[in-house]
Amino acid sequence: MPPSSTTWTIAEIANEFSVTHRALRHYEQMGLLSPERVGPNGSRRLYDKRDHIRLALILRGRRLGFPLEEIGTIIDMYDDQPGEAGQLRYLLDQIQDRRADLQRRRADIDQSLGELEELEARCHSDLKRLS
Amino acid sequence: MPPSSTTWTIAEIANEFSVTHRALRHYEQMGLLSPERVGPNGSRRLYDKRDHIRLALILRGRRLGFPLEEIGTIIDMYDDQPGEAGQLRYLLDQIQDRRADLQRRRADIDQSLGELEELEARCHSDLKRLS
DNA sequence: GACGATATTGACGTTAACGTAAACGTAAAC
DNA sequence: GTTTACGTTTACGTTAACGTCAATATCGTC
Repeated sequence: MPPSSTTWTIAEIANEFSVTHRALRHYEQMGLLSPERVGPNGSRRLYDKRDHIRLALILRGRRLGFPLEEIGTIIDMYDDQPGEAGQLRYLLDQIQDRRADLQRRRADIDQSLGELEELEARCHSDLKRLS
Repeated sequence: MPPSSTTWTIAEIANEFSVTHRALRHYEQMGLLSPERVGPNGSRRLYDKRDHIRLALILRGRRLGFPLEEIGTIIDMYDDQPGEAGQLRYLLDQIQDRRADLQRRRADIDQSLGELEELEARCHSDLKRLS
C-alpha cells in the first residue's frame, strides 16, 4: 500500500467523506470529479489531492442545497483560473452573482434563527407559567 | 369582491408569491396549507392570513433547500403552540436541533463567501498584472 | 343565459440525485 | 491457485417536487 497521503482509493475517499461509491461515480459522470485510472487496463479509480478538494466543495454545495450542475460551474471557477482579461472580468461577474445568492441565503437563515429564538422564549415563559 | 386584505383567491396568492396553482395544491396535499373552501358546493379555495404566513415560510424553507416534509414539521412548530410541559420540552429540543442545523449552514455559507473573496482578490491582481 | 375567465380534479410525465441489483473482472490473502 | 474482498459497468428503480395536459365546473359580465 503506497502512503495514502496524496492519493485515495474509492473506498478510502468514500469512507472519509461518508458517501457511497455510486455517488462518487455519479459526480464523476457529471464531470465534477475526474480521478486517474490505474492498473494495467486502467480499471481502477485513483483520487488525488485535487479530487479530494473538489469533493469537499461538492459536499458543501450539496449541504447548501445547490444542484450538482451549479456546483460544477462553481468549483470550476476555482480550478480554471483564466489568464485572459475578458474571462477574468466575466469571472468577476460570476463571483458577484454567487455572492449575492449566498448573502440572500444567509439573510433567510438569520431570519429563521431569529424566529426560532422568539419561539424558544415563548416556550420558556410557558414552561415557567406551568410550574 | 370582498376586501382582499385578509383573504386571497388562488390566483391572487399564487401571483403574489410567484408560484403556480399546481404548487399550491401540492403544498396543500402535503398538509402544509389548508385553505378554506367557499361556494355552495365548497368548490373554491380561499386562503387566509394563516395560509399567507405559512406560504411565506414554505418558500423560505424551499430557498434554503429543505424538503417539503421537513418544512411541514418546522412550520407546525410555530403553529401548534403546545400547552403541556412535556410537549414544550420536546419542542425546545426540536428548536435546538433546528438551530444547530441552521448554524452549520451559515458556517458553510461564510466559508464559501470567504473563498469567493480570495478568488476575487486573485482576479483583481491578475487583471492588474495584465494591464 | 351565453360566454370568456377562473377554478377543480384526476392522471400521467419529468428531472435530479442517486439506490440497487446483476454480472463480471482483479487484486490480496491464505 | 482458489477463496475473498474490492472494484467496474450496465441498466433499471425510486423519491421529491412539481409540470402538463384533459375534461369539467362555476363565476362574473354583458
